[in-house]
Amino acid sequence: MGVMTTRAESAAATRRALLDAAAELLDLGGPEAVTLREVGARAGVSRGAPYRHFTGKDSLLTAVAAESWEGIGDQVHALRTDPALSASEKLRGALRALIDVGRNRPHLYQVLFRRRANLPGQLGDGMDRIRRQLCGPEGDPAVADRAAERFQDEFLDIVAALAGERNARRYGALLLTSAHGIAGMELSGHLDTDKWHTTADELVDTLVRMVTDAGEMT
Amino acid sequence: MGVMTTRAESAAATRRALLDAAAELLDLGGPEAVTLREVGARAGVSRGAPYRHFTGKDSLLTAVAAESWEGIGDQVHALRTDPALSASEKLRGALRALIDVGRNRPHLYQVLFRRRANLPGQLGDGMDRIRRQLCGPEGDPAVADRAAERFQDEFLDIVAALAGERNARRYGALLLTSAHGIAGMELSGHLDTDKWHTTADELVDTLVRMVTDAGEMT
DNA sequence: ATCATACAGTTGACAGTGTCATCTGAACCG
DNA sequence: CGGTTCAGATGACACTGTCAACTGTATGAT
Repeated sequence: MGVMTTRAESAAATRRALLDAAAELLDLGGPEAVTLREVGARAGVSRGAPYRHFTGKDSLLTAVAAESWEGIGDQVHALRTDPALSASEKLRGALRALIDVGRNRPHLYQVLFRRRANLPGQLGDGMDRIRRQLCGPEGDPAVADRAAERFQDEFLDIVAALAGERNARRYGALLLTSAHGIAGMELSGHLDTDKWHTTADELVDTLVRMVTDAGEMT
Repeated sequence: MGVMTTRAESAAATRRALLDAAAELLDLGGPEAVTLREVGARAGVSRGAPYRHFTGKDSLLTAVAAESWEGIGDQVHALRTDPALSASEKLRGALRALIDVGRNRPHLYQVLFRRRANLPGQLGDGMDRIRRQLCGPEGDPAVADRAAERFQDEFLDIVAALAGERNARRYGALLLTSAHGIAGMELSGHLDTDKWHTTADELVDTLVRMVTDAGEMT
């Protein structure tokens, strides 16, 4: 961490600071709290600086999501290649990793599962501005998609090692979507423990057991 | 539809028009597109009129969500009390009803599962304004919660008729959360059919079959 | 019938916000 | 050394949510 004089180093440092500030604000108060002005202030730069690194606010949030997906992907990769863990433990760990994001960083979790590439459905009047603001121009979403896909690939490999190539995809998709739903409803407060007499963790256990039983996994 | 002269009728009419306009804008461009000014314009009133019927923008969106939950609840109630349907058909229909909302009105679906009553976690600086804007002052969320809970009760009854009181809650929660996750990932574009070799509908089928098998339902 | 009141609706104003056009200065490179 | 590029700063604009003050009319009591 030498004194940074070169322009590239300085730019990279500010970009990093912008991403960190955005993530911090996101955790504090959700996407609405991620103000380009506040992001710039926390990064030590001023209002319009983020536009030198991202095309706009949505692009910044997408970049935060991309980095998070990469982190989650690394986490699941580490689980998958850990020889000390059983296949079942790897699966539970991977599901748990996703759910933990929802618990520890709920706002980020919602950004991770933001709608991408909404349909071109015609929307008249002044909606184009909002459409552009929502889905971003292009470029950044691609890396976020790749990162999210890498996570899914890692997860798929874990399921395949447990259920075989034949059923991996079907059961993997069911496990992943169900875990996402459990996390989402717990996060939104729609999973009332008193009403359902169960918890998110129990649901994950039931789900895994059910799938392993149905799929003749060992 | 007589000529409305009484103040109560007029107020009720504008409230209805406000809700309709908000729902329409929500479908068109998401919550960001629901502008109080545009809502007022489409309802034939002006900027600040909505504040006579709702405490703010979030309150308006919450009211839209409440009405939608009531509609979904009615729909599932109709399914549950339809003597021409088998228990299994009722279950599939209820799950399908929820997923169809996600397909036909994706933005509304996200509002339906908005976080309610976020934790009081301390958030310094100027975050209080955002906190208030996000979760609303109070009053309205209660009716939305009741409506959402009624839907869950209807759904629970359907599952109970199929799996018995003993397992209804555990399996009902799993079915509901999983269906929510399937809908959510399909909606956000994270459920790649090419990658997973399956579709949301197939996942629902697999899920229902798995639960019925595991629960010894008929 | 008269009049005070409540209250739906309007308007003006204000603080923020995302975004762009323009400007500035220093690192870069021939 | 001089021109160029580019990160960053600043001014400006349109738009937003929200509130205070205001207006007019239906309501209800007298």
